[in-house]
Amino acid sequence: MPRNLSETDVADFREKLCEVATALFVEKGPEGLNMRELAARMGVSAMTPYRYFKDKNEILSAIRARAFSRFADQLEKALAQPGTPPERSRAVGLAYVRFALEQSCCYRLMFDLSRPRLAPLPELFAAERRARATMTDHVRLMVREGYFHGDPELIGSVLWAGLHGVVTLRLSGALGEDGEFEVVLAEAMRVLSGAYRTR
Amino acid sequence: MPRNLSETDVADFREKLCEVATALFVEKGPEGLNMRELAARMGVSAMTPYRYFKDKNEILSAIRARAFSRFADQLEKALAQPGTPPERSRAVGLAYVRFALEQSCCYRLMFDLSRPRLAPLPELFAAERRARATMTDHVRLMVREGYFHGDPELIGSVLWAGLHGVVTLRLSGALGEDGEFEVVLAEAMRVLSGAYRTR
DNA sequence: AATATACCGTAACGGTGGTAATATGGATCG
DNA sequence: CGATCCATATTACCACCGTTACGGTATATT
Repeated sequence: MPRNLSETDVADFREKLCEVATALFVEKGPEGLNMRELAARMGVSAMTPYRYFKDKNEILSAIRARAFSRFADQLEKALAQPGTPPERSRAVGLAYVRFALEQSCCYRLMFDLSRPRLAPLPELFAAERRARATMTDHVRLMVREGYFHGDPELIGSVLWAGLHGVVTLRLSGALGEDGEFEVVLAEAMRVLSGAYRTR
Repeated sequence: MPRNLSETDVADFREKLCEVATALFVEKGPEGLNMRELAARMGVSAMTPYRYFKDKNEILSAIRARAFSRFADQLEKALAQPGTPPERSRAVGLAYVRFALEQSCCYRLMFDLSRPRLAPLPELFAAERRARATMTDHVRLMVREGYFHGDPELIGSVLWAGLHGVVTLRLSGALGEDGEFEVVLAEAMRVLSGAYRTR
């Protein structure tokens, strides 16, 4: 009998490949991420990745899931820091924006509109749910502590859409770089959070 | 001397090619838009389009500009209809959402995050400016007539970002299809317009 | 009619993601 | 210990992509 890949072998390879793929993606953009260079950086032949992933699409979905996961990490970390609920809630919003701008490649990957029909990977599904849950957690805190009133789920979605809208307009170049982004962002956050604040 | 292409010849060909390219793009998506089939549908050889466009990127920018232009048309048409300023303003918002959903391919094209570095075509620049101007025109009306208060430019940008955020979350699959989109959209519009309404 | 040249088509190149056939090498058994 | 086997890895190859190179064609001027 030949050597069989153990579960952990497969998982390790997948994990390592996702790291390399993400690095390549960040370094050279969507067009620069190709199977040959990815395989070369992994130190294997061009076809080996196909033993661990169905196709390139599945790899894209996998690194998308990782991006969602790291995104959720950042938001949770911001929420976990000490301070009053409004301070912590604000920290989550700032973490959102910082991630979107500093790791814009990954943010683009997460919310890309014209992706070639992504593979319905369970890990991607889970990562999206987790990121979304984190988006409502700080709202839940604000409501529980009496700073906000309303349905946390709905409020979270509205705040999310607001941040996402401003950020994506910026990333697609629709909002100029001469401070317009900052002004619109601050105003949007002021209006949205003000709408749910208890008086 | 050989026959020289007149200005109108070039413009006509470009226009016709943009129509065909848009149709092909809508029909088969970003991956389905390739130079060979585009040329075939134009009834010319694969290389002829390169006489009128630098490369595929420039074609993409051109049809993007056309999409922005049609988008602006829809918004202006909505604003031009009879009714009270709030009704007309609301009509613009509805037209925005309808365009984004019904012509989602074109909306994706317009605001795609991971585009391969678009060509800085002047017509694209102009079309973007026009679409953006339309986004603030109805706000200007509302402010002038006393329904809104504040800076029309800023308010327009915030409203735009809000709509854009909800719509793109929907298009990227982040907002479920079981009515969640409609609820979040209605809530976002309620909050945003409410924030600027005079009491 | 001869010529020059803007225009268009054909052929081909390098590169892509992906399939099929082949080679490799460690685990198992005689 | 050596023969065998089969999961794994590699090589060769394919169809397609955007694009370059270049030769053919047709037309306006001489």
